[in-house]
Amino acid sequence: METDRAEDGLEQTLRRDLAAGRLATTGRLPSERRMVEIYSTTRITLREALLHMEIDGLIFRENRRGWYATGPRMVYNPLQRSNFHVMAADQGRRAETELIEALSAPAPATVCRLMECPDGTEFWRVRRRRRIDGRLVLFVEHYLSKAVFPDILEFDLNRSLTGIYLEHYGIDYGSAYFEITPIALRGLPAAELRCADGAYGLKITRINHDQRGRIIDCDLEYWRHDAISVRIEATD
Amino acid sequence: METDRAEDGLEQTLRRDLAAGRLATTGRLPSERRMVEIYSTTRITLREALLHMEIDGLIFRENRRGWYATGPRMVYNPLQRSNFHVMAADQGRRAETELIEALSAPAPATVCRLMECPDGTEFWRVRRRRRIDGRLVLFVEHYLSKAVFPDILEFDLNRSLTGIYLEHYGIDYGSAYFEITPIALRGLPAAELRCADGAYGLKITRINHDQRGRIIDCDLEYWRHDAISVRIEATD
DNA sequence: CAGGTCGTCTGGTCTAGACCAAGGAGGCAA
DNA sequence: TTGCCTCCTTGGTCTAGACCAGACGACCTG
Repeated sequence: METDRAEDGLEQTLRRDLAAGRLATTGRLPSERRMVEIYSTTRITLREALLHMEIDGLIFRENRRGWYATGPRMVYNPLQRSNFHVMAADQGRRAETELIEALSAPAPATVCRLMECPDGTEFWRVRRRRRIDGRLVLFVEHYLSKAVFPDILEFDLNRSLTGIYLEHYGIDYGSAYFEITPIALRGLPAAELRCADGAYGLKITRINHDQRGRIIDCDLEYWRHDAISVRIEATD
Repeated sequence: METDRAEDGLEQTLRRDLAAGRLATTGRLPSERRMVEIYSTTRITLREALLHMEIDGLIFRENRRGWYATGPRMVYNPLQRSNFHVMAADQGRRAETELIEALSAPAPATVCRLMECPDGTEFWRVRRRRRIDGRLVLFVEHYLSKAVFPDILEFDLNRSLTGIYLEHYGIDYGSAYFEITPIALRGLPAAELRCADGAYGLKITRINHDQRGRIIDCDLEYWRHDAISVRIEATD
């Protein structure tokens, strides 16, 4: 694994070794201390190089668990009707959804404003996280209208919400409002995605309307920054 | 400026001091070495804290020039007809555009694929950078169809391209295709934006069609990650 | 067999320096 | 006035350690 070349720094060496498959065999990199030995460097220097590669989306870490090689980005088209699992399957990826909790709770003020309702209004709050090819990439907080979906907790919320909306309520998406912001992941989203507090992420806020223009739900999506590329086809 | 509290770390202290205006008076923070003195810490520790705050979008750096406090994010609606300056003005911000170069050049293969033309096709390549309230936030590379805009180099390219399209060619935007990807800024975009190589950024690729569906140009936009929030209103 | 304890693994934070390279201002010369 | 050169300042990279805290598996106990 010793591919050090005097001309360029540790980071370039690491990149080459990663690209050549010399660094990660199963997707997981050796521990930092092990890499320090391998490359005869210090942890500070090594971590700085790893951090740069993380920004580039080459590698990522799970909080206090280790470093891993990143797979290709998922192409995410938020305007597309089809659900997460179908979208992943179309790209030859395996998607998994895991329900964290589903209960009635007041929406935060920012959400209420977007959903045009009084502060403190109660919604069904559904929290889920999603994997692509086994990797945790997305934490979502859904706020569903209790009026539109009175008994939605009865259904299997590990499934696609879109599917449940359509099958059980005859509701399909109409127009939508999006907001895409690069942020630092903190608190619950960071914990659920198993990333360090303050890791780079992408927040996608989404307000969905049904065919009649009614606001039916709001999603707060927290993505690992290196997991997606957003594509939008806009006709006008 | 000594607001150190034993209970929590340097980073929290810095955040408090920044929020209270104790850290930056004119937008610029003291030099790293000065802050090391002020907070009785080491550069490694200080830089780690600053890097975290940078991810959060609280501060940013200009390569080898220093650290600065960030202004509010600009809301960017890529579907909106209006140009950059109007958009900024609507939000009470001052926008500036600076032409870097404008010449004929073959488009890179990735762009040719998106523009549905053979590899190596020549376009007008216009490079510009833009400031909001004086801060460099965007580097754009435009590839304009030479067939559609035969003599566009005659015009003042510090102005809005949209304006020139409309006034001189009677061309207005029709549908568009977007791609939004978090990336690391490197090479020319990084240099022009005066950020360190490998800084976190947002790349927005955009293919524009005119009202008749012709592909008229392609923009490669490189944004500083903390400068914008993308909003999209999608009716269907 | 379930639940808790504990050691050991991991990354996360920190000290205390060093040298390198680009930015920028000021002075000097053509 | 213009352009170059030098010097100081700035962030960028690096060495060599230390201790902290969460993750996790093994083991022990009830």
